[in-house]
Amino acid sequence: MASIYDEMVEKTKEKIQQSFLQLLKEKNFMKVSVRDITEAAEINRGTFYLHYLDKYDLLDQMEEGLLLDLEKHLERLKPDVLLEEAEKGNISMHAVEVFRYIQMNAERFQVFLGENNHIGFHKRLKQFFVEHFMDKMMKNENFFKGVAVPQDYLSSFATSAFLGLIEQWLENGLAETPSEMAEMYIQIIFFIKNL
Amino acid sequence: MASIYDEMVEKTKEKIQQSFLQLLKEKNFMKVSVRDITEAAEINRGTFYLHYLDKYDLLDQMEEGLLLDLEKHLERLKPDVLLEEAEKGNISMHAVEVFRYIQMNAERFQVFLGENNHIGFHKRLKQFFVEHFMDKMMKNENFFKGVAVPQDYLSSFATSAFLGLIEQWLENGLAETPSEMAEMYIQIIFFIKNL
DNA sequence: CATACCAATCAACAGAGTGTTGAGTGGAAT
DNA sequence: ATTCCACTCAACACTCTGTTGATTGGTATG
Repeated sequence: MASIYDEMVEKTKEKIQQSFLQLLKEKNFMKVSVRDITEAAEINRGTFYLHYLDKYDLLDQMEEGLLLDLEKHLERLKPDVLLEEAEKGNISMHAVEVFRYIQMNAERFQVFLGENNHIGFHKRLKQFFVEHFMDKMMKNENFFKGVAVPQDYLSSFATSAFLGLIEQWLENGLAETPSEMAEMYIQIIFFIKNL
Repeated sequence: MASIYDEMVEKTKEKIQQSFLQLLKEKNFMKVSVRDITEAAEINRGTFYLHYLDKYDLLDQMEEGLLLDLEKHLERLKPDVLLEEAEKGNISMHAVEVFRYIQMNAERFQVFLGENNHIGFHKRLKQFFVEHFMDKMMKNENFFKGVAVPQDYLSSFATSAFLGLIEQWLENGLAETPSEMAEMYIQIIFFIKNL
């Protein structure tokens, strides 16, 4: 039941979010004022406060939305197969889907992970990977047998490395395809194997 | 020629920096005002502006100083041996020195890499590792022969992974010794080799 | 048709922080 | 004795914040 009021609210929120995103491309989150946002969105400043507590709340909701959509995207595309593969330790099929989603939402990822932003999203995304990939793999006893490294360090190492690949990809303006990125990921693992 | 005036300035700057560091433990960089800093440091607000342009400049100078000192620390302890090892691809001796320096300056690293801070220092530290380790290793043709992955991706992957280990260590309150951390680093590489 | 509803607008508010200024204090150097 | 220098202090105009109460103009309901 999307009433005309709901649509009105949605349209206003989208204007706010879009204007905010553009401003974050130009300058630091801390230097973007609510004034700036509402002027760019061509709405009254009071209207902003009808929808968000402050600009932190706005950023938080936008980051949260992006991660929730990523979760849905992954779930939609892996009823069983991908999950089983992941639990066996084959991460590449998941990886390609992550790269694909990031490509589809490159603008937001570039801004949220970029220099003008708060460190919050980096940590959030890392935590997302830990929960969605590492935790599942950790449960597979066979996969991690004989490793003398605590799980939290192993998780942090692996997810940071993966995130490092993503951040470089975004910095390079997504010059590679998602498949190429996943292939590169495998290649690096191979390289380390043959050290 | 450290005149009494230089000492006076140095003492004031230290009071400012120490107060700032304490405040960053409690709250977000964005929510720390110059007022807060000068009140905590028990100096006049005008005095702050005699030394820093604004709080961004203060943070910038503190981060820069930490990285410059890390550079000195590494150079002091490797006239030739470590450098050669690094060029051969043996990163562990460098690693233990990095962990040692971080342990000595844990408070600042925890704050600058923590949630309350800007993403700037994470990127700066990563860039530092790229310049000091990866770039040198990249010059060693033998080490990277037959790798089909672009250098920037390889650098980002490896330095992010290492930084991930550091960040987890800091989050765990530096429960391990620098040597244990370097050993863990080697163990992870071994683990990947045997995948 | 009347009227209740709702998102958005507008102007005004007190409070807080910003960066700058000019005058003044007190110890150190010459 | 006088100049130098870091710092203090009070005041300045300015911007941003979050909130309020009154108002506008479409939309839905009896």
